[in-house]
Amino acid sequence: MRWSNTYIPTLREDPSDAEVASHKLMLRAGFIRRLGSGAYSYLPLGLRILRNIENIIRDEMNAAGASEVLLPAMQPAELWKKTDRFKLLEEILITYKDRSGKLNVFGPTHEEVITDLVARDIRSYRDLPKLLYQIQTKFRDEPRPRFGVLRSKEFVMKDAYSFDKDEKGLEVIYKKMHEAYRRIFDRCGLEYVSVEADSGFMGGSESHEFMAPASCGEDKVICGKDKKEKAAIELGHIFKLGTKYSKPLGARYLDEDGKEKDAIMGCYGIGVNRIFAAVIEQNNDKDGMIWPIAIAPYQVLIIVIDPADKDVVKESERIYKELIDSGIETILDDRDERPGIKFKDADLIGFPLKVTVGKKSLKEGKVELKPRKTQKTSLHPSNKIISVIKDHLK
RNA sequence: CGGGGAGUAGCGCAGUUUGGCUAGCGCGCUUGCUUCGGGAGCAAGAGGCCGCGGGUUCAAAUCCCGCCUUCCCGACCA
Repeated sequence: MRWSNTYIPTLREDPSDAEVASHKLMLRAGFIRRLGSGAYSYLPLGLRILRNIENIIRDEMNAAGASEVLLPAMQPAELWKKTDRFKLLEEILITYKDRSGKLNVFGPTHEEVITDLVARDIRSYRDLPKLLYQIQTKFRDEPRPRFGVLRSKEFVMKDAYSFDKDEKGLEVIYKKMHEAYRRIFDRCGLEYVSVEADSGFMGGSESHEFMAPASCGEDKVICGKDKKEKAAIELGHIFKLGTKYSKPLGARYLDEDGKEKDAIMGCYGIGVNRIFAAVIEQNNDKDGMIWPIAIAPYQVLIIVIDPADKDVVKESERIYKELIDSGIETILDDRDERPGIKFKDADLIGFPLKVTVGKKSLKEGKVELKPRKTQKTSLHPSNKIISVIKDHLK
């Protein structure tokens, strides 16, 4: 991608309505913009990061044997009355009446919908277990949205649901999900802990939360051997639900012994936008963000120091093309701006690798490489830079 | 929902206490010249229902009443 051709509105100063680091930086870097309280637009770079996180989640969920589905956000209120959660969640449900006067809710979570779906098609113990997931926008009328995308009214969640014939089967999947979650957070470069938690309005017997230590966290965890209390962001929560939803919604199957039984359920959620913000909270310095290679908006940034110099442009373009042809996600800063502005934006956004093509070093056949993490500059022969970059990205 | 801030140019802010404004400052933006390796310099410009509605007054960004929006703390929270 050429910088001049996309949309990256960076800000020099901290916006007045942002308080925590991740929120400020996401706004400054042109990743997001606020529409109303708790509602954010994702701009090109922000969306790329969000998609990268989603794809890691997809990858690990698929590997764990889950199948992706997509459920409606619009749901009949009737369904929620069947499980008694319409009353329970009344305060946070965003509802509307359709043209016929029927009350609907914008899904804050999907236990009702998925259970209703599965209940219609599952008949026998031979059909179980089933593990389904989706990545979808949820709606909750939060009493107090805050910290940018960390607590918003509209947010992206990966929610998975398992249906088993007994507790033993649930235990197997629950453990599998626990492991998948570890791999997901590891790949996103997060520091986190898994803790036993309260099930809240989800119900069920047992649950674990995955918490990322961060100063802006809304929750408290005790992690490490020092037993100190730390603020943390809740990234994910997995639950053993039992028959809380399968019973009222009729998700039953016929067992080997010919008896009709309720399916045993589990549900597994991840806040995708929260991973986004948590990574920033844990990876930033005075100059900006420091993106892990796996979810960076682009792995490599090429800075064209002097866009008026033919040799510099030619060499920048060559490197750009070769990197793209090698499958490396690259952005070329071809803007007609002063070097200082380009360097500041580069550090603010935090692309993992920065290649600088300038007149002076190019005369000696060299270009510069600077990893955002170490900020150590090294010079390399221009014709070797592709392989040097590949080594760094390994 | 309780408490506390804030709303003035695209962004960040001053001015409000004590009414006199023809509303400023920095950044950004436009044009020209000079610069050109870490947010350039000079010059000339463009850009405001001072959140909205009512009221007081000769006169309101400024005082009074009502409302809206938003941020923070708390309560709540997948």
